[in-house]
Amino acid sequence: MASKTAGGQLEDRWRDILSAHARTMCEIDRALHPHGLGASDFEVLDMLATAAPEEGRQCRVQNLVGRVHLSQSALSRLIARLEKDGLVTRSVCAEDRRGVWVSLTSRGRDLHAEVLPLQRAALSRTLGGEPPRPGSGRSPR
Amino acid sequence: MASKTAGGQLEDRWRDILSAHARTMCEIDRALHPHGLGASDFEVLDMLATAAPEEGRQCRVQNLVGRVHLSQSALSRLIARLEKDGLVTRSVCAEDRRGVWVSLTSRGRDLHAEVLPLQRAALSRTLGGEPPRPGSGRSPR
DNA sequence: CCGTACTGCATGCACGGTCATTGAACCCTG
DNA sequence: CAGGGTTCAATGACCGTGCATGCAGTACGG
Repeated sequence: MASKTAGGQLEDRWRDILSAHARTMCEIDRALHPHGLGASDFEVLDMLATAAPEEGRQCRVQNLVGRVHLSQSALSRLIARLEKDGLVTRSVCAEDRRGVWVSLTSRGRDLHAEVLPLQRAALSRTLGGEPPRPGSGRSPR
Repeated sequence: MASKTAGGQLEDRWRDILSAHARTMCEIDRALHPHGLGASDFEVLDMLATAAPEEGRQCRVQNLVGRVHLSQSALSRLIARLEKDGLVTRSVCAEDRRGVWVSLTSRGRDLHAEVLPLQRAALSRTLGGEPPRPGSGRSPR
């Protein structure tokens, strides 16, 4: 009955992704929540921290939308929250005044540096033990 | 320094999971939404359809909680929605009157059969091309 | 120069999710 | 059998997200 597995393999793969995603997401959230951040917040902070360090870590919102897994509206609100918490600043782009530059504050940079190892640790906790070979993945513990 | 890549590989893997999850989830939602279902709804419907066909496809809520990637409260509301739509029925468990049996109605079974191929199609659209070997996987398009 | 189409971000709204709490039923021990 | 501790499901309060829309700014065509 090898023919029947065609759809089943995809199902299995999807289940693996689903569970890995859920566990990791949850773990990151737990690790970062004490610092007032969620997984999405960190994702944006991380992009800002790693992008264009020579330009003052600035990034247009429009540039971020394509990179994070959020809708444009969600990103807008998220950035608003980060700004309210003093982690980023928004400033109008001079060349195209529709655009908005987002840049890390020093507090944002500090916080990112502070939680980066926590995120890494969460990742290795949930993904570290799993080999890239997903065949009927066994979860330890 | 091979040690530096240790964190980076996990990061990549996490990014892959994130994007596969987002794309697939979105695709499933799009495929199922015309039928009044979301991805989570289907997940529960599917569990009920495949579980214990001899017992009338019944399943305790408590049994489902561990299998789906939802909190207990979310599952409770989800089941309430499905019941309101006439896809499942809830009935108290006689042995343990705290428990609740959930079972598919015939309409629920029909709908599941109807959308199952759509979900499979969505899966193969977003996961089909990708090999199980994620080593610096290149995604077409 | 003005109007129209278009782009980039913000906002109103509805929905679905989690967390914390509640309430009923069960269990166990004195 | 009364009482405290535990488990199962439902509910309330709150939050984040997506979709559709609004509004300012830009580009283009007459």
